[in-house]
Amino acid sequence: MERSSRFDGSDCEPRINKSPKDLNSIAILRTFQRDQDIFEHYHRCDWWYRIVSGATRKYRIRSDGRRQIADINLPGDFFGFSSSDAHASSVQAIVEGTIVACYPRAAIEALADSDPATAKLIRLGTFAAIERLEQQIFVVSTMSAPERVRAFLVHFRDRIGRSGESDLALPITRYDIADLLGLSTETVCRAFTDLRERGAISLEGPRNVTIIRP
Amino acid sequence: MERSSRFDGSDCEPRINKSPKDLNSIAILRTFQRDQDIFEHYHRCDWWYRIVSGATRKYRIRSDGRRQIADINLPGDFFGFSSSDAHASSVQAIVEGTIVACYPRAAIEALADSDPATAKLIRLGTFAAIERLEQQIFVVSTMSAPERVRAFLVHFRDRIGRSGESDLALPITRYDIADLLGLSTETVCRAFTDLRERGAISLEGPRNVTIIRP
DNA sequence: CGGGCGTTTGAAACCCCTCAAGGAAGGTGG
DNA sequence: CCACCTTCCTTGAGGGGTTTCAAACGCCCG
Repeated sequence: MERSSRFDGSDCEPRINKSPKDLNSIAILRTFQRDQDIFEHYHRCDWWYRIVSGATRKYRIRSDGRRQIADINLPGDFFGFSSSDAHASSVQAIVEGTIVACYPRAAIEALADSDPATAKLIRLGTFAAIERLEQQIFVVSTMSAPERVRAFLVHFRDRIGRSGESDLALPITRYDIADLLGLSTETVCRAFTDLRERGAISLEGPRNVTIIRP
Repeated sequence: MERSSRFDGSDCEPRINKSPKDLNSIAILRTFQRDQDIFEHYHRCDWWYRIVSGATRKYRIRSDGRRQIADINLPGDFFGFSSSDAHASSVQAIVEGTIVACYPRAAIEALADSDPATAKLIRLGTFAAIERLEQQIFVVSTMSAPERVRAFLVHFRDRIGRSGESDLALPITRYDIADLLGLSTETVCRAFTDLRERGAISLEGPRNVTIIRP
C-alpha cells in the first residue's frame, strides 16, 4: 500500500465506526497503478472495496495460462465480497491511478449490522453485481462473436456514458475485451472491423467507438 | 398460487414481522410442479424466495428461442433479488413438488433492516450466488465441452451430495445441462459417453452418475 | 400398442482458434 | 529529433471443435 489517503482527512488508522451513514469514516483510500493487484485469488478477504474512480477487472487464470475476466467494475461498484474466507478471483486496476475505497471487513460488517442504510447500499451493490454476472453468462454462452462484441459495446455504453450519448471511450484493450467475452483478440478485432464495415459503429482510433446502429 | 401453506402453521396471511430471527413468520410456502414458473422475466419483483426442497433453474430465452440457464438453485439458496423493479430472468421449478418459501419484499427488507442476523443471512446468500455465477462464467467461457461437463458434474456433486460420496442422481435433463453449459444436447451426450469410455465416470441409466476419476 | 419425450450416435458444415506476420502508436535513450 | 523498442491492433490462411441436420433407440404413460 504505497499510497493511501483518507476520505475525510481525519485520523490515519481505520476507525471502527458503527454510527449510521458513516461509511466514509471507516474507509481507506488507495490509489493503484495500471495492472496492479488489488487482491489476489486464494488470499484472505479481510477487506471490502468500492471504486471511487477508474476501473478494475475481476479475473481468474487457468492452469494453461489463459485468463478469464468475469466482471469489469466502475465507480460506485462494490467488490471483494466472499461467503468464505478466501477470494475466488483476483482483481486488478485497469486504468492508471484507479482510486478504491477499502473497508476493513469487520468494521463494514458491523456498520451494516447497525445501519440499515449501509446494509441496503451493500445489498443493492451485490444485486447489481448478480445482474451483471447473469448478463455476462447470457452473453458468453449464447451469442456469436460479433453479437458478443455488440452486446459488450451497448452494455458498456449504458454503464459508462450518459444515456443518449453514443460516443464511447473504451478504458480497456482488445485483449481485455477478448478475455471478458471468451474470445481471442483476433476474433474481437475482426468483429470490430465487421461492425465498422456494416456501418453499425464508427472508429476514431481503436479506443474511441461511436455506436450508430445498436 | 394453487397451494400454499405456512412455515409454522400460524395465521394465513403474510404477516409483516420486524422482530429479529423471525424470517419464517413472514414466509409463505408454495409448492410448484415441474417446469412451473416461480416468476417471469420483466415482471415486478415483489417477493424474494428461498428454496426449501427441490430445485429451480434461473434462465432467459433468446429471441431465436434458445434458452440460457444462468444458475441452478438448491435447498437453502435465496433468489429473486433485483436492484431494479423488474426481474432480469425467469425462474422455474425443475423437480416436481419443489417447495419455495416466499417473502414479501417490503417485509423481508424491513426485517433485514431491523435484524442483523437476517441481513447477514441474505448477504451470505447473495455472496454465494455471486461466486456460483463467477464460476459459471469461468466454466462456459474458457472450457471445452468435455471440461464443462466434467466441471458441472464435480461442482454439482459437491453441492448436492454429501462430501466423499461419488454417486450422483441428476435432477435435470441433458437439455438442461446443455442450456446451463452453453452447449447443444448432442455435444453433452458425446461428452458423457467420452467420459464413460475413458473410465472417468460410470452410468447406471442416463441420470445416475458415479464419478470415478475427477 | 402407439405416441411423446429424453437420450444417443453419425456425417457434413460452420465458426472460431491458432499460428504467422505486418502495421500503428507511444515511450525511452542516444 | 530520430532510432529503437515495446505494446497494442489488425489482417490472412489453415485446422479443429462444436453445431446443425438427421435418424434411431429406450422408456414411460395414456
